[in-house]
Amino acid sequence: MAVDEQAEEIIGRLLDLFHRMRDGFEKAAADVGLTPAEAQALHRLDEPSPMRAMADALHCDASYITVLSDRLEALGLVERSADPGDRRVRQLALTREGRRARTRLISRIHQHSPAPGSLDASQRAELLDLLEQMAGPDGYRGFTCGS
Amino acid sequence: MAVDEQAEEIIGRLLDLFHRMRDGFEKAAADVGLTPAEAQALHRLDEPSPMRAMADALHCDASYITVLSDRLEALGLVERSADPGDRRVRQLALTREGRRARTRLISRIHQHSPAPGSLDASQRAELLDLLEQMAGPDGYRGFTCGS
DNA sequence: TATTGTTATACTCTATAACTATA
DNA sequence: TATAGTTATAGAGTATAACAATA
Repeated sequence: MAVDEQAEEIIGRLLDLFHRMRDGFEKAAADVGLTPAEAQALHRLDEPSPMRAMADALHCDASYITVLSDRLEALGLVERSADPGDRRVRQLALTREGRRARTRLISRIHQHSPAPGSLDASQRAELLDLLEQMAGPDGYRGFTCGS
Repeated sequence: MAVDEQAEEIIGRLLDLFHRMRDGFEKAAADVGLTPAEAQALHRLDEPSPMRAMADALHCDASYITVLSDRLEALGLVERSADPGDRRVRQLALTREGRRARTRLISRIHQHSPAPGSLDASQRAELLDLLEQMAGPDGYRGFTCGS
């Protein structure tokens, strides 16, 4: 196989895998009654976070975080609270219900994710090495808007 | 690292990689003056194809193929023609201009894709093996709508 | 003056439903 | 009756611009 062909094949395989991971994520979100974007925000809320930080983490505009927060708040999964240090800032945090939903979401993500399922332990380690080399050591930034 | 942690890390790395691949694909599309969805359709049109087949390939509804085809036709990149064997079918094909655009698009995709750039030949082969095992031998189905 | 968050608005992506023409 | 394609419409995702409160 020529080098270019091989690169094309790798890109194609990754896109295919991506497609299936996204399907899995959408299924996981639907299992918990959320849209993918809502589920991404929920997934990120392991600990409380200012809305601004959420926008940076999800690589999207602050106004969209307002939209998502409104919806998650209406569902009783998150709540906004004032930041004592800076009265402009609003902290987003999970409610008890939100924590339960997040736990279920994560288990569904793992359940639906096709990613490492068919690899044994040493293959997983090998894959992780390769991915780290492709990404650089600081590559993983978590879920992002629109993926 | 625990097995679950490792799986989580792999999923995270893949998501990060996909995020950057999507950015690269969007850049490539923009370089050619297309939206990502239009670029995906163009990419698939290596040879003429009924609109129905395009919808199947891109995993989207037939009506969306009509929308995309309208736009690509307005740009002078594709044309519809009757299928002699079945008068319900319309064949989509690239115009000369469309072929030029597609060639440019593909070179931009390679240029912007972060995927295999930092790996040497044997690492690429290794990666390809792992991806094939994850996907099964028939995994690669090409680009898809919305990724 | 710069920053956080909100509101209103608008654009893109994409699907569903109803339809026409053909098989 | 089933299939290919079109049209109209609507919902989800997301950004931009204008704004209020605070720093």
